Amino acid sequence: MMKHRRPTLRDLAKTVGVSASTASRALNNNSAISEEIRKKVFKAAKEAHYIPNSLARSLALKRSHLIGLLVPSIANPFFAEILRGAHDVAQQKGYVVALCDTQRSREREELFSQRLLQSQVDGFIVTGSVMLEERIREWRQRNIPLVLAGRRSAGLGFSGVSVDDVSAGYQATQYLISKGYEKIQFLGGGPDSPATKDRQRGYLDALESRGLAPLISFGDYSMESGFKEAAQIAEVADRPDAVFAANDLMAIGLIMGLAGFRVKVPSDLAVIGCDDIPMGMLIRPALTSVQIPMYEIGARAMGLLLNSLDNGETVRSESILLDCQLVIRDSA
Amino acid sequence: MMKHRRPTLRDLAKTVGVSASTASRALNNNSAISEEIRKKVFKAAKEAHYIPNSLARSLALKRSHLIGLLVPSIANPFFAEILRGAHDVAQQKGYVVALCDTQRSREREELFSQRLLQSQVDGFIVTGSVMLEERIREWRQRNIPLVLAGRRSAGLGFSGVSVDDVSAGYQATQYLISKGYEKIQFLGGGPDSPATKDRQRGYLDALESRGLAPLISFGDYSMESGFKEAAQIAEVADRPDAVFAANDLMAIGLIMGLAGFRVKVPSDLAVIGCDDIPMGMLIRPALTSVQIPMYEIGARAMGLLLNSLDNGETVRSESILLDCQLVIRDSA
DNA sequence: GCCGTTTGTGAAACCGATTGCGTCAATTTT
DNA sequence: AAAATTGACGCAATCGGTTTCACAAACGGC
Repeated sequence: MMKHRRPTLRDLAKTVGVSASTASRALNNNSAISEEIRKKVFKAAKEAHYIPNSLARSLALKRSHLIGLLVPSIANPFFAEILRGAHDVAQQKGYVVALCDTQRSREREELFSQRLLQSQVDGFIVTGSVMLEERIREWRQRNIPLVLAGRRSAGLGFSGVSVDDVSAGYQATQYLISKGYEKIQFLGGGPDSPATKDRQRGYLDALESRGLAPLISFGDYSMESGFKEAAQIAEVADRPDAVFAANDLMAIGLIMGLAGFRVKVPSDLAVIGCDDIPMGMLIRPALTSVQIPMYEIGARAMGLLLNSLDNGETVRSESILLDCQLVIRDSA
Repeated sequence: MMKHRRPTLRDLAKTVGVSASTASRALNNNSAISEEIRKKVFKAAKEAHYIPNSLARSLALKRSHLIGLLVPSIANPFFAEILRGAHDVAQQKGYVVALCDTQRSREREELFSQRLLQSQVDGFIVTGSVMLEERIREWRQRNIPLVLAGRRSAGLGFSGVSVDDVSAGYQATQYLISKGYEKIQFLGGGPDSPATKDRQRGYLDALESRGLAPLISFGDYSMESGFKEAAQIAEVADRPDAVFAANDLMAIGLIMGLAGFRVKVPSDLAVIGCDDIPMGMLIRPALTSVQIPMYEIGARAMGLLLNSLDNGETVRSESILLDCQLVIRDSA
C-alpha cells in the first residue's frame, strides 16, 4: 500500500503541464499570468486537495506568519481575555498564534521564548512578563520584534500596551478613603511583579495624600493565596478595615476565606479588587474592582506588533497606555 | 547600517572551519564526530547566539513539532483547562501548540484547520468540535493525525478522549430524582452539540426509568443564555421544580437570572450544572455539578496524539473514556 | 518593417537545515 | 606488509516553495 504523500506544487504543475514557477505565480495572483493557466492551476489545486506548505513558503519568504504569545497562566481569566484579543486580531490578519504558558517562572519564560524563536515566529507578545530588564535589552539588541502587554515598556525600547496601573491603585485606594476607611491594607501579587509595583505605588500615593499609614502584604495572584491571607487578617488583633487586592482572584479568595471567619464584607472589612474579571460579578457580595480592558490590551498589542512587522524597518517603538475605571459593586 | 541577519548553520561552520554537514551533526549529537570539533561548534554557537531555524529543519525532517489546537472558546474556563493540560504535555515533549478559537462556528473551524494544515502542524486536537462527520471522515482518508477531545470518537476512526457524557447526564438527573424532584427540565447547549446530545440522553434515560416526563429547552452554553432562560422558566405558570443545565456557565447564568425573579434556589427551583468549573464554588448558592476532569482530557488527548505520532504507522485509534463524578453543593 | 515595450513562461538559484554516499587517513586484521 | 575495517569529514541532493533572470512572442509607434 502506497504511503500517502500530500501533493506538492511540482505535482500540480506537472498535471497542468506548466513549470513550478508558473504554478506558484498563478496561485499567488501576483504576477502576469494568462487567465487560462490560472484557472487550470486553481482547478487542479482544488481537485488534488493541494495545501501549500507554509514551512517552505516561510523559509523562502523569511516570514513565518507565526506569532509567539507568552502568558503567565492560561487558566487565569485575565490572561485568557488578553489571549482572546490578541488571537482575534492575529487570525484576522492571517497569522497563527503559538501559545506558551510560563507559569510565572523566569526559567520557563526563557526556555519557551527560545523555543518559539526557533520556530521562527515573526514576533512576540509577552504578557505579565517577569523577564529581567537585562534580558529584554539583549533582545532589543538582537532586534527581535516584541511587544510587551500589561507591562510598562517605556524606556525599554519596545512597543507595549499597558494600563495605567498606578492610576488603578490610586483610584481604588482613593475610593476607599472617600468612603471613610482608614486602615487600608494592600495585598500584592508578588513583590517583583511590575503590575503589583505600580498598583502599590498608586496605593501609596493615595494614602500619602491623606497622611495614612500603609499596610502591605503579598500573595501570588491566585485565589488560594487570597484565601490564606484571610486567616492572617482575621486573626490579627488590630484588623484593617479595608483591603485593596492587586487582582480580583486574590480578592475573591479573600472574601471566601473571610466568610469562614465570620468577618462580614463590607461592613466588617471592605474588599476591593483589580481587573474586573467576570467572576467578580458572581460572588456575593459582588466585587468592587478596577476594570482593566483586557481584551483590548491583547488586541492592541497584536495590532502594534503586526503593524511594526509590516512597516519593516520603521520600528519606532510606541507605547499605548489604556485607561481604567472603577466599578463599584457591593464589596466596598 | 547593516541589516541584522541571524547566523545560519553555514555561518557557524565557516567560523569553525568545517562543513555545514559536520556542524549539523555536531549540534545534533547523532553521528560520529570528534570531541574537539563538537566542542568548537558548540562554543561558536553560543557566542553567535545561534538559533537553529526550525522551519528549515522541519522542512527537511517533515516534522514541524507544531500541534494545532482548536477550541470553541478560549474565554470559557472549561476549554482553558483542556488547553492547559494539552499545552503542558506538549511543552514537556518539546512541541509548540498553535491555538485557534473557532467561536463555535463551523466555518471558522474549517478555515482555521486549513490554516493550521498549511502551517504543517504534525497533528491536531479538536475540542468541542462542531465538525460534520462527513468532514471528519474525509480527514481520516487524507490521513491527518487528529484526536478528538470531549467528543465521542468511536466509529470515526480517530483517537479521542472524552468523558462519559451520558453517565454525567444520568448521574445528575438521577440525583435530582432521588431528592424527590419530579418536574425536571433539561437545558441544553445547542441541539447539535454532541456533548449536549449525550447529556440529554442520560437525562432521558434517568427520567424514563421512573416514568417521568421530559422537559427540554436549549441555550448556547453561555452565561447569557442561562440568564435569559431564567425569564422563560420564571414566567411559566407550571414551573419545573428542578433544572439540569448542560454546562455550568448556563447554570450560573440561570441562578443569577432567577434571583431577579425572586425564585429561590434550591427551595423554589433546584439547579444542577455540568463541568464543575471553579466559578461554581463561588456563586451562592454554591453550584451542584458533575465534575469533568478537564485538565486531564487535554493532557491525555495530547499524550495520545504525540504517541501516535512517534509510533508512526501503527496509528491504531484508541478511545479513552474518562469518568465523571457528582459534586454536591447547595444549589440542588 | 524595424525597434522598444510588454506579457507570459521556464530554468536555475535560493531559503537553511539534514543525510546518503564517497573519500581519505588511521587503525586493525590476517 | 598488504588488505580490510573503521572513524571523521565534505560534497551534493533534498525538503517545497519563491524569485531573479533570460528568452520568446506579441504588440504598438514611427
